[in-house]
Amino acid sequence: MSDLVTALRARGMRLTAQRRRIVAALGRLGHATPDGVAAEVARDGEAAVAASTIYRGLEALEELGIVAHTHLDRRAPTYHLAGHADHIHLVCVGCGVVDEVPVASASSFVGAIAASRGFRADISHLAVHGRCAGCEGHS
Amino acid sequence: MSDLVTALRARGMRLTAQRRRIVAALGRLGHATPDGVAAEVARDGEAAVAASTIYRGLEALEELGIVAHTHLDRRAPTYHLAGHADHIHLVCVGCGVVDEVPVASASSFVGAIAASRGFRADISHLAVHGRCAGCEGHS
DNA sequence: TTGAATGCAAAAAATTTGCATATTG
DNA sequence: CAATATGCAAATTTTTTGCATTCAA
Repeated sequence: MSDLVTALRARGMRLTAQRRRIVAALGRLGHATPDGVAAEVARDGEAAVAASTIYRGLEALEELGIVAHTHLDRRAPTYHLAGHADHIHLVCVGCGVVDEVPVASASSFVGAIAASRGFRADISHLAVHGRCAGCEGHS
Repeated sequence: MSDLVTALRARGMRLTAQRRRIVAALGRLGHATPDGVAAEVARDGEAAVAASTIYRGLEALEELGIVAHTHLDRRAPTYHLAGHADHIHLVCVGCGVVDEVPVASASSFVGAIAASRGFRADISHLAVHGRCAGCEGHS
């Protein structure tokens, strides 16, 4: 039985076709806003899924640690599969480009706050803003 | 002449009473959503400021580097004075508590991505999610 | 069977936009 | 004066809610 099913059942939750499609859509997209997920889910052949179901589904899956979200820009939250979150996002405020670096880059930082505050950081969906090499150059 | 005026003028922008009040409100609040800023601005005696002015004002001030924003929760963005941003937020997904640690905690991380990608990270408004000591304990 | 989940449609929030008017520089 | 900002109100966009119905376990 899949991890997804196991995780859901452990909390008395159910694996519905819609939730499966949401997960599949995120797998295909990588990152997406709730709206984007809805659009992708609609493109998989079956009937469209109600917006409220998308929101509730993402929330449920996030609680289970199946998906996570981050804010790449000021507007909508961006969701992705937690398993796919093996990188940190570097968002350039100059040109909007989003680069990625391994989570290991921040291991010392994570270790420091764990030691000083007992805080266990989940940087699997961390977005760091700043300026990329290009934009920093012709600043 | 204040930095605020200088920064604004350098871009042909103007220092209006409303912008001054927005900055003052943020100074009093520390962190606040656009809505929160509007409420605080309204409490300072003068007439209320239109919501659109709050949004446009925050955007303008952010471009100038006077204020910055971060996302403490999934919903609204949280603004603060850039000068007040001398810390990183640790947001507990378990209980919602927001702790702060000095930006120096992440200096090696910042240095690493600067070296490897030439990316100059601005962690003055970084929010790291995870679980605080308390929530991690009785997990 | 039974409670969790969905669809739908309406309600709330949160932002944005157009434009005439007021203000700053 | 000229160009930038504001106020207002309407239009969008995004997210949430209530409830009858469906469906997974």
